[in-house]
Amino acid sequence: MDRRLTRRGRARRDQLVDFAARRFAENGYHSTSVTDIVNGLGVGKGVFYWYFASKDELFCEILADAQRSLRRRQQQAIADEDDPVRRLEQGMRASITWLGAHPHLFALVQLATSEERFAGMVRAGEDVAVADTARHVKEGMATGRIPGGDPFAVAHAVLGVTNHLTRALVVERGEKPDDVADAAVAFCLHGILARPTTP
Amino acid sequence: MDRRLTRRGRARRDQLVDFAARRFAENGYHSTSVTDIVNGLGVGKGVFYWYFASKDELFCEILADAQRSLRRRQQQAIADEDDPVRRLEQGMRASITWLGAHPHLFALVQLATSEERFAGMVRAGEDVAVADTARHVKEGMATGRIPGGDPFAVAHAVLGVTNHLTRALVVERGEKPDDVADAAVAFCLHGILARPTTP
Amino acid sequence: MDRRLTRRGRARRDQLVDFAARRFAENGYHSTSVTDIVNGLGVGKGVFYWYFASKDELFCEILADAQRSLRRRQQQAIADEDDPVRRLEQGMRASITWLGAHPHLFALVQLATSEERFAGMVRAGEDVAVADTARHVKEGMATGRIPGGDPFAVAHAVLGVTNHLTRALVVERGEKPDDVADAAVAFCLHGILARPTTP
Amino acid sequence: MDRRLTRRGRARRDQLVDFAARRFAENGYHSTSVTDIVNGLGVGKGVFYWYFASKDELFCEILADAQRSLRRRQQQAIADEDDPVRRLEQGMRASITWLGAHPHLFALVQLATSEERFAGMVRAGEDVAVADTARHVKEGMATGRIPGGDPFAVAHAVLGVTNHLTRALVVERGEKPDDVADAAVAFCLHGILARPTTP
DNA sequence: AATGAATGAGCGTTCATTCAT
DNA sequence: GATGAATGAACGCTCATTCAT
Repeated sequence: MDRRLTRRGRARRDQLVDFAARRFAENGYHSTSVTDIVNGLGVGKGVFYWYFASKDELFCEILADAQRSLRRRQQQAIADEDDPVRRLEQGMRASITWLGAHPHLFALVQLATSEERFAGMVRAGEDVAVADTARHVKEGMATGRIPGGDPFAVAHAVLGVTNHLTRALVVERGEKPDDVADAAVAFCLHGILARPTTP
Repeated sequence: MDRRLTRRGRARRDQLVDFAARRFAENGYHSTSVTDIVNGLGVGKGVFYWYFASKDELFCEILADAQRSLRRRQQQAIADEDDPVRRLEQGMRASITWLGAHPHLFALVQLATSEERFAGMVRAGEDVAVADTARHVKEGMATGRIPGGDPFAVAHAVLGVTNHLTRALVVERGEKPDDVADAAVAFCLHGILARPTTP
Repeated sequence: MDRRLTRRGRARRDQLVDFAARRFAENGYHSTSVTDIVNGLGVGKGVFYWYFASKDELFCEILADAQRSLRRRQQQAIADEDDPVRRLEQGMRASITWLGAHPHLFALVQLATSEERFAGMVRAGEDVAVADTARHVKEGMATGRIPGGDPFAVAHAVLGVTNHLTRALVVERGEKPDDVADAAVAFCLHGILARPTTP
Repeated sequence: MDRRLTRRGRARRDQLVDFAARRFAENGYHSTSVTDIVNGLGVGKGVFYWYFASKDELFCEILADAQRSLRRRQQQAIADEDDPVRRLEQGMRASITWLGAHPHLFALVQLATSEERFAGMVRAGEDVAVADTARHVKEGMATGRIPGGDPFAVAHAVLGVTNHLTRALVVERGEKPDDVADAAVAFCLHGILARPTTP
């Protein structure tokens, strides 16, 4: 569905994308009908299909946009950083901040995970995130900062902490992203246990 | 929908629960119709509504069963353990093992998370799990084994690691639960960084 | 869509087939909606899809039934006949009578011809009719009653005359099938021209 | 929808007519959307409705053009012919040649036959063709070349043979129009049976 | 306890047509 | 003359639920 759009057309399309993204995040994919979307915007049903080939396609586009946008933010955050552990940390902070700022897109990804149709996209996006993270872990291992082990397992663990804390504390309990990021980073770097005090 | 059931009735009911749980996990809630379920078992539609008031109710029951079952397993695993850090560890191991052994129930929980109707139940179950975990963390803090901080944040982080590693490594990549549990425990206890070697 | 049907179910199904066949014949395939059909019978929409997998499938079934029924009639009509020319004639008479008695099924075939989806079925049915007819022609040629030539072309010509006269004279102008059959047979056997009178 | 058209306008209009005629013939009336037509030509939707009041109107125009064109061809073919039987023959040959040369317009007529909206036009055109043919038959009867009978029935039979053989042999099996015309003429003039040889 | 049959609101999608620019 | 945008009724089809037997 590639169409030469006028300015007005582009505006309408963006309107649809934004509105639909919010509805999907709030009500889920199935419970958000195309009728809901167009009624919500006060336009005819044909408008939807003028801009999108299907409800599926729209959802995929929103999802892909969100994934792209988050990754771009992460990469900006670590661009000037040499130290792999600092890159890991900055990546986590960037993720938590972005996800906290776009809770509905975060919700969308959760949603997509459990919808066979979209699970592939999510998995692919996650693979990219894991690869990004694992790269830093490997570098840290190379310099001895991080002890040996499976860098992918570690990367997954970091992702698990980041996502879970963001959802539970930032999105659901409204805590401040920076504080949550501090906790997440501390947990990932040192774990639970007290460091044995060097005498 | 509480019915005095004959032995045969109970068997039928269990059959429905098991079959539906698998279908839900494989195809999702919406893509599994009541028709699918009864056809899959070769029975008439009336059977379904004889035992369950609605599709919703059945799903809730499956979900509640799964949550109960997992929690029971966790509590068995830590029953004989005094040390809070060991209890934390044993709880994680029990979870990973159980989730790895019942991947379809794990999938069901993911599913429920993103379905407004069931999200409440999932959240409630998660709250219980967090409280369970946080109790050990608090004890660890009391004894000084774990440095101060927000025990709930720590508990959420532990949950995030446990769930994410189980899904990514055990369910999706078929790694052995015990190995994954080792990695998860190590990550949670010590984090990423090498311990400064005491001279 | 094969279902174990009760007596009531079979009755309902037949009702749908009959009603739909008439509607299709009168209004065409596209102009007859599933809604029209179920409303016409005063039943809910689900009833239609309980008995048929799709509108397409129903149409195909009606078409196939009609083709089968006509052919059966033709074969009964020639069963006791040895002379190939008489078989040709009886076949034509049987067709004209049957088509005149079931004008709506005749219309359905015309309809299907120009609907890409069904054209294949019609063509296949026609091929059978041509083969049936050509067999008699070939026998007639073997015995010298019919001069040499392409038996298939002749068979097609016979079909063309039969169908066209039935539609134009019997269906559209209400002439008696027997009279039309006489004219059709005469035309096919002797053509237009007067036989040169043997002195 | 009568518009004073510039030269460019006339060209555009013809382009639409030609393109639409082919699409209709290939895909059918319903399966050819106005959108298909304008997209196929790379123009906007407005263009269509600038030249035609509706999709219906365009189809009717194409149909009328085809009917006119075929009839003109037939009349040219018999203009110089006095003998009614020869006129009959030449008319058939002209029809078969023209229909073979414009198979898509032939298809269009078949199409229109089974679409209530257009059936009237087709019937009217057929009535003209029958009248044309019947006139020759009547003259043949007057001169005794053709034995008495219903000239309309004969005319319909001739039409049936012509159309059916053209479709089955020329259009569908690619045989040469001249050969098919020979077969059609022979069949119509002499029928199937061998002439009794005059001793 | 269980069946086959029925309901009907709702879904995603299409498309002839109109309109503002 | 021509465009892209918009309309909205209608379509084929699904499905949770109910009902008569």
